Amino acid sequence: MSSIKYIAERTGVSITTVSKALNNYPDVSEETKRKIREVAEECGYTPNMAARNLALGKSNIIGLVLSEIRETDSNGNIIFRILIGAKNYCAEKDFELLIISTDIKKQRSKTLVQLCKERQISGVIMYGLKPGDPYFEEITKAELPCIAVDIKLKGRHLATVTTDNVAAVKEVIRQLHDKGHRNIALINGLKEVDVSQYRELGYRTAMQELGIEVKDAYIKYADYYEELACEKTKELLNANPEITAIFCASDLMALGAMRAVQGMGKRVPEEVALVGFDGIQLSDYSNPRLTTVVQDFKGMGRAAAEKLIKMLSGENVNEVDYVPYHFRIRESI
Amino acid sequence: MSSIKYIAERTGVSITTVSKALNNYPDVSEETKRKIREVAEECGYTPNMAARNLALGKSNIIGLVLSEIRETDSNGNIIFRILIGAKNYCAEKDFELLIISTDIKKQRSKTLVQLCKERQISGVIMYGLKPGDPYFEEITKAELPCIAVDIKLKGRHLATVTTDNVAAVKEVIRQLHDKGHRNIALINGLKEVDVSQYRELGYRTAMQELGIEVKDAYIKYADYYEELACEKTKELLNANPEITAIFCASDLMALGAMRAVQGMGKRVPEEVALVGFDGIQLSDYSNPRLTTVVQDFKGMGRAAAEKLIKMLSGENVNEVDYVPYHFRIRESI
DNA sequence: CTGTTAGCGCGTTCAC
DNA sequence: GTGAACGCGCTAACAG
Repeated sequence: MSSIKYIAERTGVSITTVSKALNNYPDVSEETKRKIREVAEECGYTPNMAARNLALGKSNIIGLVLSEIRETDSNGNIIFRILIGAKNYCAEKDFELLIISTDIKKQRSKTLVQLCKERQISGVIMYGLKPGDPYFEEITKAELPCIAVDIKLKGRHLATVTTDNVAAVKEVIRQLHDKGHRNIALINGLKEVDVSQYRELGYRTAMQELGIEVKDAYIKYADYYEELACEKTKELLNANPEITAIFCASDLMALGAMRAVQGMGKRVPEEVALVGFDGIQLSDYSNPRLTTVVQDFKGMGRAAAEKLIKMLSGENVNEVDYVPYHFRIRESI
Repeated sequence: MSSIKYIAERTGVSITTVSKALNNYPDVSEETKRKIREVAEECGYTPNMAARNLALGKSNIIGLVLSEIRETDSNGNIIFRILIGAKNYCAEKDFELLIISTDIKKQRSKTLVQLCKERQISGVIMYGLKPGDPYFEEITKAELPCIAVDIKLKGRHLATVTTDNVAAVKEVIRQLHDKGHRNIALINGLKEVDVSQYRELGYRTAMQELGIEVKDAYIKYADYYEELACEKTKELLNANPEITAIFCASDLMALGAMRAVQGMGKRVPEEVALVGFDGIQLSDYSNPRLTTVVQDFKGMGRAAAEKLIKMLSGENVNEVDYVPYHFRIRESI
């Protein structure tokens, strides 16, 4: 009801002038600007985004594309932090953040690009999608600006925000080496996931640099499942009792490993040292508390939003940006 | 670019007819409908929501109003589940869910109603706001349709979705009584919060019904903080060593209490039994695992969205709806 | 059954 | 400095 038209009438000027004044154009006298703003204030005027977006042909909306969310998962915690980071930055820049979850129903009927066009979404942040997911494949071919979190993408309209996984894992392995460990195993996540590959690379590189032979028998994949990590750890320790330290590519897997180790009657860290990755809340509550690489998920969300908004405004952005991590050493090593 | 206008030209009919066909109006011949849909498909046509909303003067957008979010908090987990529940329902009904967080900066400059008008938001779900928060006060006076989660509000455009806290706590106390406990203490959350009051009411009612005198010394407030709960528990047990069971109004406080009990060299549950509330992930990982009232946060989010959308479409809705909880009994009692 | 006209609220030429 | 006129994409009332 309280549109610029209404304000125009009430002020006795034209709609155009009101629009210009409210957008602080230089070609309106200070006097009329003052008057118009005053009246706008009085009326509790609020611009209508839909109309503005329509007129401008664009909008300040970006999307956060998530794969199907298992809300019970501790994964949710990570997603939430990314969400909050991105959301906060958007709020500062007067952007809107819309969650786009690959709902099964919608996936069949609408492509990501369609979804975005409908809602005037000019770019997206992507997290948790894997090669093979329809939206993932689409984004590499489409022209939709996209910042991926933890996935390396190449293309003019694509960029990445991530943790320097290789450096982080190298630091972990070096630390374990410093503590005297030589037989260090790796429980990795899903092989196909980008970050898993980088974490394994960090493991292999560090071992080589330290002059330790990498044994394939020391590497297991538990696909980021706690239960699976528990089983794999038992296999690992039964087959290779000389192992004194295990690096797990996620905290949840490390907790599974801890359960296995303790279940076998061995002590952490005296007999087997454990290190996780992520820095989720649970890592604070295990006994002993978990040594882990703390990722700054909120920072990654923020960085992703920042990067996307820059990209949308035509600025050049780096192909990859690393968000600082923090190696938190505690009682599990 | 591919608007209904374009489709109209390419099909040789008028814009109106295209609009009607695409919206499946009855007064367009099947033949032309078919033709138009075909062309629309070809062009990869996608309706422009902004334009539609503008023309319709309304929109299918609802907001999720949250108080300032401490992303480190396990509170985040709860919020996230509510969010997912609401989001999923919205997706089914072709509604959009927008997060509105009471950012400090925005709070001074814009009222909630303004924020909503700007974005064409027709109603909101509210969680985590307390009496005294500006947005909270505003909602009770404004006319914005609002479903509050865990807060009882009265008004034509207001309704509530919550857990039946009184019933749940009564069940807890009765269970403890069945196990032989008579000296049962309560560590409650922030006194001002609605749910705290209901949980205390449940406690008091159950005790009375069981013929046990309620001692004020047995009731402490730890404001939902883990650390504070730890301290209060120590005070409680030192002053009243006869206490054999403590019900905490949140899992996080129960974990604090557990730390206190175990830190005092007492065993859970043999010497002190503990029960929490919420059913957060951490409750699965404590040792012993926590007995708790599992709230269905996702269900509450979903119920809130459903209720709001019904309200918006003019249906009558109950003043309060209870979402079923589940009393999960484990080793801590 | 189909098309014409008008309008949603706002931004932007281009005259005055 | 100011305003009239037009268009963004779509829907609704009315006329044919």
